[in-house]
Amino acid sequence: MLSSRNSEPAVSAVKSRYLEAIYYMAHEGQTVRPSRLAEWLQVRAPTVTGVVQRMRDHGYLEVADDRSITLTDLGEHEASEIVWRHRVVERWLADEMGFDWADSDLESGRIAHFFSDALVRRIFEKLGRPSTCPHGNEIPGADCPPRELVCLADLDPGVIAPIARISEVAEHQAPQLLRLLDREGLNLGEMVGVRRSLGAEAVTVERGVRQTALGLNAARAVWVDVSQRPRGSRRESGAAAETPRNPPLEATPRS
Amino acid sequence: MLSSRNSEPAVSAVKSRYLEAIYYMAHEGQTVRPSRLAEWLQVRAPTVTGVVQRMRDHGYLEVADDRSITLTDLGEHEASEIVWRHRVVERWLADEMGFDWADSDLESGRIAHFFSDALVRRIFEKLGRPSTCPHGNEIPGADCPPRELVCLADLDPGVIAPIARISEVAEHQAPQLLRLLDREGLNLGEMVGVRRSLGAEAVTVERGVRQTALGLNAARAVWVDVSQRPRGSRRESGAAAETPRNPPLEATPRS
DNA sequence: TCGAATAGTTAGCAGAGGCTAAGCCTAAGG
DNA sequence: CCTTAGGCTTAGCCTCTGCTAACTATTCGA
Repeated sequence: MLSSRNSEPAVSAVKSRYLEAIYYMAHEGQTVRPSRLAEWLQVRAPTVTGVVQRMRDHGYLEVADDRSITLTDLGEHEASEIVWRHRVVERWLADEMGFDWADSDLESGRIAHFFSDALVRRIFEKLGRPSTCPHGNEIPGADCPPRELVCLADLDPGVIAPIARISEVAEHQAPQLLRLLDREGLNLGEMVGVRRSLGAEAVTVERGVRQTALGLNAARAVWVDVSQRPRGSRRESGAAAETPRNPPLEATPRS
Repeated sequence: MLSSRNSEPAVSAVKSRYLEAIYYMAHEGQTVRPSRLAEWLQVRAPTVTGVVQRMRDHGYLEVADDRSITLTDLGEHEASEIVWRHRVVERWLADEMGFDWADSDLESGRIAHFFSDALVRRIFEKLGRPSTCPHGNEIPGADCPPRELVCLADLDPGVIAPIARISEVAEHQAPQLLRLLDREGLNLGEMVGVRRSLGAEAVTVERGVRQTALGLNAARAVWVDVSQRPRGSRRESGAAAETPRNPPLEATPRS
């Protein structure tokens, strides 16, 4: 898109989007495949093949024999820069410009890539060095207070803890999840617990007297911080902290 | 750059830059030629030929027999949208993010094209609907109080008036002009007058006791608002208001 | 075990936006 | 008058990012 005479960013806007998508998926423990990228980026499979080959040639990623894709150190570095931009700008849009979660994310995805480092840094400072994006995902390089995250699908019944994070992957693949959570008042910081029925494909989320049924995929996308649970709440599930093993989700919020 | 499947802006980022450049030049009374565009946009002549042909085919501009370029109604409309974005974002960068004139302009040129209408409108409102960009050029569509602009090259000696506008074209073609003005304290709002020596290629700008020599080209780029001159200051020059007849400038600020 | 669905790649094309080299005017100067 | 310089276009090439069509390979179910 940009000329070779103009100051060209190291990585094009399109490649940035690939790096970002790969980063999110990999950091949620998913195997990154061309088909997933095609779906995420809304392009056809051969387009992905082409871009991925070019990115491999340029040293941003590696393709294993089973076609799974991993970032190289260079790619990981570039990607975390991009994620940093995205989340800082997203935070600005949400906090200062009154955009809701979904719109902040979309808008930031379109514009953040083009912001200079200097501008992103100034926004970051102006916002008081926030540690997460509006839906609780950590901003790379920011000081984040320690958290102990457990997703609702793994949370022990009886434990009450504040909602601390909505998965970036879920947000992208199932934007209606955000609207559902919003409608049900399940915002960041809300204290919730879960109930489970035998063999059910869903969990019941309790917030005070209000109850909401969430499909398993949706329940895997919403994380609470059990280090913030009130005194007297029961111990958290054995499956602690930040190493998910999520299959892809098709977002079945009580459909 | 963007896929045909993704929501594509009507006009690409590159075409936006052409439209913007043409708009600025035309609105300052300059004849728009391929060579000027090539210089402005930092690309080679054949690239301009190609893009201009495509833009003509798409109805954004017309090329006369003498190769001069004019915007169609469609092109003018698109261009003023782009200029609106550019100037609002520029204002935001200067007022809220602490960027100086030159950096605001550069950064806005890179990023403003990608902002959604909704975002630009929110910034515009948040800034209190400013009527001009940081160096005094009007924001299209904003209510601008009436002004009576005369450039320093045409200003009658003895008349004192506040600096109200730095030409966009000058700013782009001679960024060192901005630094000079800044260094000499010749900011927007400063009350200045001029003196002229017989046959000189320069004018002397007086601000209180301080004097600065400006080349004619630079003096054509700085405009004062004679409707704001203090009582007792002499009448303004016969050559009033907003219809300049400037040759291109090579920025000779007392070199 | 066979056939179909799923996942990828290759081949080939298009359009945008860059570039150089070469040629064509026109205007100015020796 | 002829030459040269400047301004543009044409021709032809490149990369990037899309696409479809067609082919391959794998996996899954009947």
